[in-house]
Amino acid sequence: MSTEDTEDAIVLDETIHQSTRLRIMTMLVSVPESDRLAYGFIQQTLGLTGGNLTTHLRRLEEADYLSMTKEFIDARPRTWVSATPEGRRAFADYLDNLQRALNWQPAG
Amino acid sequence: MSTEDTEDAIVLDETIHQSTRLRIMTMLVSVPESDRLAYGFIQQTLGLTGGNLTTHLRRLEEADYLSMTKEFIDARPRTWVSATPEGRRAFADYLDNLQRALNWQPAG
DNA sequence: GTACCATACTTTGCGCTACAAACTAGTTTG
DNA sequence: CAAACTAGTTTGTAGCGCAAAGTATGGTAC
Repeated sequence: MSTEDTEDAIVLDETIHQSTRLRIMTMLVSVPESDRLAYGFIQQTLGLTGGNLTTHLRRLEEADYLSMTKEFIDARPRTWVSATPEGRRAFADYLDNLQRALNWQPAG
Repeated sequence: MSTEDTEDAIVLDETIHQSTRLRIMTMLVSVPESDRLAYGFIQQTLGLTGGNLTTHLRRLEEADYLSMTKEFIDARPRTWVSATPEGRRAFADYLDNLQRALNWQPAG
């Protein structure tokens, strides 16, 4: 009945919020914009199966939150991953919204 | 190869992490242990359909993170919801783990 | 030189989840 | 008594997340 009932309901970006992708993005934004991480390093650090990691990377790539570069090193494929500027922005926004969501108070 | 490669991989409690349930739990822990919130109030505040809310409440109840009390007020059903001590503890643990997850650093 | 294991991924199949639509049950209004 | 409202629950389905299986190439044993 009040005019200001829901104060612009906080929405969390589900592309980032999913726990594995949240951990991937956290890793990626923690290295400088010029830098990047290896597929295998992410997999080991987070303890993921390859299939699972590939799926999440694809989701994040489709959202333009990261970019992948494929090289051959010693005739072995090597996939490099890095957060895009959009990804970094989205991640920062996500953290803001998360903080706001967690600071919810009965009477504001 | 190192003996301390993954420092006890941070795991987020998925029962709480799901965004709608996270918002429900946030609301519930923000009121004193003796207090409780009405089903309808939660629904309106979070802008959820009834079916969606019922499902999430059931999940949280099954985990013993909240308890529900059903009364009749003016011959109308009324469902009251409150976080259990276990729910409050789990929520605090979740926040700890979330913080740790978000503080991930390349070389720790 | 070919069988076998390792690396570095991608594709596939399945079980579970989250959501809204549809439904139930009682109440008020005309 | 029929239509509309309140306060929820049940049901059906699309989409997601996961691991197992598959692809491709290289190294090693015999």
